[in-house]
Amino acid sequence: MKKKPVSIKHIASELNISVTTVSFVLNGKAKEKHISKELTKKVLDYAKLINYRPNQIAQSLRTGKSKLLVFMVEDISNSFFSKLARIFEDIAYEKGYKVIFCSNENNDEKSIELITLFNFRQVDGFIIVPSPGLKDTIEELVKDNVPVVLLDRFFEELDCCSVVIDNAQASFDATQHLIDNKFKNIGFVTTATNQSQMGGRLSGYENAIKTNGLKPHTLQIPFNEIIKGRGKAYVHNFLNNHPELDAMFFATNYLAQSGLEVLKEKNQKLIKDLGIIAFDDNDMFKIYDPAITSVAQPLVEISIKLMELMLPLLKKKEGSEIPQKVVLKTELLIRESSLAK
Amino acid sequence: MKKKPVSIKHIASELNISVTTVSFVLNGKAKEKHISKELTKKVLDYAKLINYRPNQIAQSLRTGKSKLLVFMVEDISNSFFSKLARIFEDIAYEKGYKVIFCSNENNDEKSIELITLFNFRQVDGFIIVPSPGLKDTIEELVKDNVPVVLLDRFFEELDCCSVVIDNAQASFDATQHLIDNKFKNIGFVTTATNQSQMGGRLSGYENAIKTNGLKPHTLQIPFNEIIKGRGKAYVHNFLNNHPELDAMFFATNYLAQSGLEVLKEKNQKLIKDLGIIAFDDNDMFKIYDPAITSVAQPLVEISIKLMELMLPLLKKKEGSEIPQKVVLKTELLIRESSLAK
DNA sequence: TTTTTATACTAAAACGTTTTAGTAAGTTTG
DNA sequence: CAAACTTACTAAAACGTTTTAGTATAAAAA
Repeated sequence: MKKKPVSIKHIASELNISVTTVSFVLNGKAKEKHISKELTKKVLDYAKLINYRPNQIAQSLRTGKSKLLVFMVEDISNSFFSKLARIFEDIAYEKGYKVIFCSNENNDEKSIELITLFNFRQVDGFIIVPSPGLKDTIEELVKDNVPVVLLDRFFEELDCCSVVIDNAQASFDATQHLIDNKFKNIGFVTTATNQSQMGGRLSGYENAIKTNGLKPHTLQIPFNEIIKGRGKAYVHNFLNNHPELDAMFFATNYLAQSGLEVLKEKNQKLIKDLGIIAFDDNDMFKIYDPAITSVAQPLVEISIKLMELMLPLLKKKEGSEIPQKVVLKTELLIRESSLAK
Repeated sequence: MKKKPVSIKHIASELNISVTTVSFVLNGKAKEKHISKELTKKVLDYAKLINYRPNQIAQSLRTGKSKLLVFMVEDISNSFFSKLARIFEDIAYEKGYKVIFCSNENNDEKSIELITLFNFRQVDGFIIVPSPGLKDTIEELVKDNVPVVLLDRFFEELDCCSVVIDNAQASFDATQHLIDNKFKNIGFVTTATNQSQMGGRLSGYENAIKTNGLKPHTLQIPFNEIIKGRGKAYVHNFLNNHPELDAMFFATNYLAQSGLEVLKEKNQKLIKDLGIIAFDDNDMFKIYDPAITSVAQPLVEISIKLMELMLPLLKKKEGSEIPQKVVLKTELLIRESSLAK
């Protein structure tokens, strides 16, 4: 059993020509560099014969491009993010990029640690779901001309490409839908509203409530309390203190999850009696009893847009076109849980 | 705004010493190579000052190690795999490895395409959930001394490290539990049983049924029918043709999902009246009504074992110790759906 | 004194590519 | 028939590391 020196050098020496020629041919620069048809064919055939694959690492070192993208989300095990990852994966591979996924836990230190781990040069670009305090870090990346596209949320005064949804509108529509179905006391469960997406969701809710002359009931659970698993207790208290509630609107999928858990523990009937809407769809929602109405994000569209914004960044030299901020529409998947009881 | 030549060469020229010395110091070989304390400190301090980070690509080219692992699963958006990925991610990063996740859709061509894409040399190792016909490809990898650990399933006559669960036992226990709860006609919904994990699950079920003198009711849905979204129709027919069924055992999480969907569509009451168990837990199961009993895989243990098997493979030269095949225990999470009605 | 050994450091090759700046012919052009 | 192009190819540098095989001096051993 021999070693496998399937390198350009090997091809060159085997065919008694120079490394340069082989490289030119393999990179499709044959005619541009005036390599004869015959020699070109010879090289191509031999390369195929020995099943030559360029060493990406050497290519990267020389060209400075790794063909690697980082896809940094809050938590890859969260179904919203993993569904997104699955779709983005295909799109990226199609364009010749491999993807490293990682989870920042919505934590600034973790985010920074990961970003520096990838070391500016060793990956070609970043898709980032930024944690709350990541603005300066992102700004620096952008300044250093590192391709970055933000996802799910962005920073108001930061010039950086981003793909988000119209959270305010989505939230408004969902709330209005509940109101249209005769719910009058709609509880809104959310967390840290200093992040753009959560801010939007809250204001959409408040807006709808106000427009309809109703009274808002908002529960805001600090993010680190959720991390510590104390989210359920907050929801529990909220329900106890607001017996007048006839509907619940959960601002994220994990809040919906713990919310439903509390409802079930408290009283199985609650889930059927209350109007319920969750932000972000979940495969299980449609087979729940009652099926849970949700605000679904356009996962495919999001992924496509991400790549659409990323590609020009990967290509460009130093140019500084204006960063694009894309805002997509959501879809309200109306199911049993939000219909008038 | 200047360029950033933060390379070893830069440090060397700045301190008027050789590149070699800097490299030795930075690699912790200072005393071994007799570099004086003072110089060592000087280098370390300066490296810290300019925030030097080695160029991993150059390191990889020289050492042949990329510090990249591939984690190839059936579908990263499947919650079982994404949860696993989330845990494995942390373990790998701790050991200095980055992880590229990818989905092979349980498809042989896709698997092979991905494996060759990663190009044998450019990643250090593979964690693979192998598609049915991947045996020869894996065998070749192993022969070529590429570190591979199989996950979730393995091939009978192939010498390759693997981490799986005791599917037969898990399935037996779950079935027995249903029987203990007075269910007599237990339907078993599964798919392609030519894969080790599915084979185990089927035999565990059959074994328990036989041991208790009952009659088996098995529905095996071809995998590509599921892909095409026709799984539900199969379940539907199965239920129609077997009105005697008083319990259902779904062999994977996606089968459980479509199964529950069918039950809900057919008759909401069915879900409450039938005994139900699903293989693989899902966050939503405990908040379902009734809460769904499931067979939970030990995700953390699996991830730890994966890395435990992978590390020695990454270290070793040519040595061929006997590959380890780890089999882990599952846990039956008993919830409402499987209790005697 | 000469030889060995330890200490402190370095030159240069190597990893596998890409690319710049060539050379050496043959062919046109003025 | 010399100058200018075109064609067909190549030598060598470069990317940023690691590592082998040194050198030069000082200290210890023979």
